[in-house]
Amino acid sequence: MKIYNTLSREKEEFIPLMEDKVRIYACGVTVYDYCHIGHARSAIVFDVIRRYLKHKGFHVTYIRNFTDIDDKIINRANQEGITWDTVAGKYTDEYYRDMDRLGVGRADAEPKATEYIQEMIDIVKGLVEKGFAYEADGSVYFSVDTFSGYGKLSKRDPEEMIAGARVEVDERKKNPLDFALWKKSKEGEPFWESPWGLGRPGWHIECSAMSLKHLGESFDIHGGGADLLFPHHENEIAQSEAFTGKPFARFWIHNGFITIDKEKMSKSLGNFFTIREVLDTFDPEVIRLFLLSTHYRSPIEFSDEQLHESETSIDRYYSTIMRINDFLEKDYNVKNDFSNSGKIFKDLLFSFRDRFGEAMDDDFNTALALGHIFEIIREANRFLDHKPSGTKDRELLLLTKELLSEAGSVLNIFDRTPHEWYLSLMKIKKIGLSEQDILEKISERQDARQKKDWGSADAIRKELEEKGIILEDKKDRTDWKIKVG
RNA sequence: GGCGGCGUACCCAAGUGGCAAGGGAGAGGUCUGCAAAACCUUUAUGCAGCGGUUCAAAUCCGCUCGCCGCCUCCA
Repeated sequence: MKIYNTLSREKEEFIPLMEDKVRIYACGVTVYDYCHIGHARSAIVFDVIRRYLKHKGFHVTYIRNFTDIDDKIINRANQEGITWDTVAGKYTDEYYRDMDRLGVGRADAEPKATEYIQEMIDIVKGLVEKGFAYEADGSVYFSVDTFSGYGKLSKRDPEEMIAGARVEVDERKKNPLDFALWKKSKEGEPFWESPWGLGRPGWHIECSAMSLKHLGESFDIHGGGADLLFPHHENEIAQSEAFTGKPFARFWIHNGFITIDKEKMSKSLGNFFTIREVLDTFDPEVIRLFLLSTHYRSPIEFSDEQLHESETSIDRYYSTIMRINDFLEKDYNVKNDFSNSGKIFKDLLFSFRDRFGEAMDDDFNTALALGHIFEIIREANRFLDHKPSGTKDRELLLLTKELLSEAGSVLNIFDRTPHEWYLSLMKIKKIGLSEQDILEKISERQDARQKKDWGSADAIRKELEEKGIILEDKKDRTDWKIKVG
């Protein structure tokens, strides 16, 4: 399998450092506010990467951290007149609420920066002793000049960066690119004791400390949003490799941004939607499908229209499952051969696992994988149109369900029954009726239909349709669905 | 200014040397009491533009145009 490695800017064959074990560290969030849909993308991308590697049989250790001490948290606490750890605690809880709803699994460990203060201090101390860092006025800085590989991830030349005017000038730094490993705490700020006095950790050092602790000096995959590439990940490499003398992460994976009007969604631009806002109008599965229908490295333009299309796609899956279920419920005559259309469908179905795997093996190409999934859905419908019959045909449709659900489990979609899907839509779309109400209307309409009173029957259907409920007449009954798109 | 990415149909989107996936929208049709769903047909001799390399280019190279990102906190 191939993974695009930011370090080489190429797709590389992925071979874990330890036989069948894969160790992944992904940068999580700073818990100072509700998460927006961009955070959801990153979380879902790495969730799928982890699920797929497991699916392939790797033993995966996945670590995702929380930054729970930081300027933004402190500012927020000051604004609201509460303590910094109350802020961090609150938004950690909110983060879990959003992620649970989105079907993002918990990592194997979810360390918080403040639980690793001692480990961070040990690394900083080591870096000072080895001459990679220096103390200045109670703070400790990493000396970029001492680390020859500085810039290898972001492909930047330190000399040229200094020329760029946007690097903040700090008198205490030997080189403007030097970054804080340990920050002296100001009056009223949270602090921990250290060999350099009272202070708190710099931002980058936490990931070095926590990955070292949980995954060791060298591990397989380090990931995060593309905006972390520089300076965060560049600095992590410098600190970690200077400290251990060993290569840090083998593969660097960066997910692309979500855009609004082609511009990056971000807190500072104010053009963001929180996860919970989007969850108000769309089912979590719809959001997952939307985010996975574009390759993880490409930007995704956030739009209502696209979300509606994803909703239609998910509905297409559940409608097809309903059709298959209807077919499987029926009596069948025992016949052991495939029908003609069965033979054609069989070939496509039997090759599905390979094609799905091929797509995912190619740098987690979920968009292509979904293409294969929807091809199966189309062909299954076509097969059903051709009046399948007999045991062999039945088996094909059972296999269809199995394959779709297996592929879905990697993406963590398709895990409900059609009925559950429609009940969820009923809530989200605020249909004013209960299922009981709908069933009563249906039965009322059935009576009218028996009497061939088409006028009344159509009136009931129209009435329901105006409320967002679609009726589907079948041979022996009428099913209801929620209108999508 | 430095570095990087992107531009594929009406819309979204895969495709990195060999017949342009998949979905949505539109139009027409089959099925149906009528619908819905589903299926079928239809929509790029064409991949921002112009050159070049090659038997062969969306794909490789060069230039041009347009959009975006990073270089400061960011998923």
